[in-house]
Amino acid sequence: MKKKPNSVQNIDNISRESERKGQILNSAIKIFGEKGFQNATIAEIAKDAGVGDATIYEYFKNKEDLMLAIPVEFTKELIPQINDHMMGIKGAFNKLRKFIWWWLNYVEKNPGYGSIVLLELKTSKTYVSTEAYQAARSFYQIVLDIIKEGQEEGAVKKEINPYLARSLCVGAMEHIIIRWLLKDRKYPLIQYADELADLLIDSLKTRV
Amino acid sequence: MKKKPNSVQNIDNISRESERKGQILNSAIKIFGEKGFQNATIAEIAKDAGVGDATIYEYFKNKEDLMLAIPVEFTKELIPQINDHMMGIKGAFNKLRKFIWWWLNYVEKNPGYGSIVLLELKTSKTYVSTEAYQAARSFYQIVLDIIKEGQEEGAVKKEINPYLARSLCVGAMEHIIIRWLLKDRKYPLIQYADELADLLIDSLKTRV
DNA sequence: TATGAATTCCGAATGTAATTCGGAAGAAAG
DNA sequence: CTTTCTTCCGAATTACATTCGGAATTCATA
Repeated sequence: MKKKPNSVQNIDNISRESERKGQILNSAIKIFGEKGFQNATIAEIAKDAGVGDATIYEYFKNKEDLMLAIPVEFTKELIPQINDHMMGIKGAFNKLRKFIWWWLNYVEKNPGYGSIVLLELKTSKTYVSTEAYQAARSFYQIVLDIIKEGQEEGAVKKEINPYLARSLCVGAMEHIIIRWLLKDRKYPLIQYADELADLLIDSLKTRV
Repeated sequence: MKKKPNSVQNIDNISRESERKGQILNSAIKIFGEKGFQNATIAEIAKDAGVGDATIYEYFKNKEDLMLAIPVEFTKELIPQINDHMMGIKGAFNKLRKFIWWWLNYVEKNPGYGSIVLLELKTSKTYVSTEAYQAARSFYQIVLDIIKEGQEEGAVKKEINPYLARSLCVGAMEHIIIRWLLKDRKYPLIQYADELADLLIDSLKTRV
């Protein structure tokens, strides 16, 4: 709850309550991402973070709460980042293409985060009532906004239910990412970005 | 490995090595489906199946192996069932529509099975190297075959990569099912079937 | 700068649940 | 009716998550 008032703790890119909490979260994302929730142990995360096992429980209610804290912290950062990348791009389809590219690229660079968000999180029994769920929601809200914008500017078919269209886009992206996470991870994930964007854009496009 | 040679053990619809194994699997699907892998306990499954805890380990290597056995047994059954429903339907798009309807309907009637296959399974570290993964693959192979058939008969755009098209269809279906599993489950899942089918068909359709 | 009061930290104890052990109970064969 | 093989399971054992109690550190104040 309290920051170091004196020391040089000026920049910490991900806003955090304390350094300790940050250390633990970083180790958690690493270990959970590598081994999955089930096979990761608190002892291992504590060791990696350089703290005692019990210390983790000073900051997080339990193991599940620790996992759920990851998307809350990180997704908060993601939304400004993607919005930043979106700046200056005109037209719903160009934005959608950028979103796909950006998201695939992000997961490719942060596969641990991807595994947690796309594979592990949803098995938490309380997931829908957590902040983590809200964070995921607001992230995918961006896609919904793009689709609605596209309908206003006439590029996207008016008769499409925008929520269903979002499911189409998000579902396809997630499916491709999950396959990549589960399997190889050898070749670049973004190699799918363009072809997927073409297909989705063609699906939504108003016909002349 | 050995069947009761005398008793009335005549019909067991799902081919099984023994009644015991079947009892355990049925309880496992029930308990895992309700509580998730994490929160289900072996003791609870054993009790529900009317066997001792240790007996489970006579039939399955461990808790994870028990979960992985579920899709192997059940998906084997699903493929003939869906093929049966597909009989007499002409045209790729009619088949696709039927597949979507059938799959949503099946999950709605068997949400426990759905949770296991769509939410829990993928977190198993060894998933891709299991029979369960192969079973899921051959199930979704049906969609791929429909798409290829559609391309041959000229209904589906030739220039689409059929594997990507499958990702689109499967991803959208899974996304909608997962939302339903995580949230309400109150209203019928199949209410989405028609609209989703329309959208997917329109996405794949050859333009005149 | 010293002192009491918080706060942070963690080693060791506790509790829960997965897994293994060792042998009982039942069937098959002679 | 004994031997052998299989099935079954109660009672340990083990692996972790979580809690406890107090040590170490920091803070506020005089």
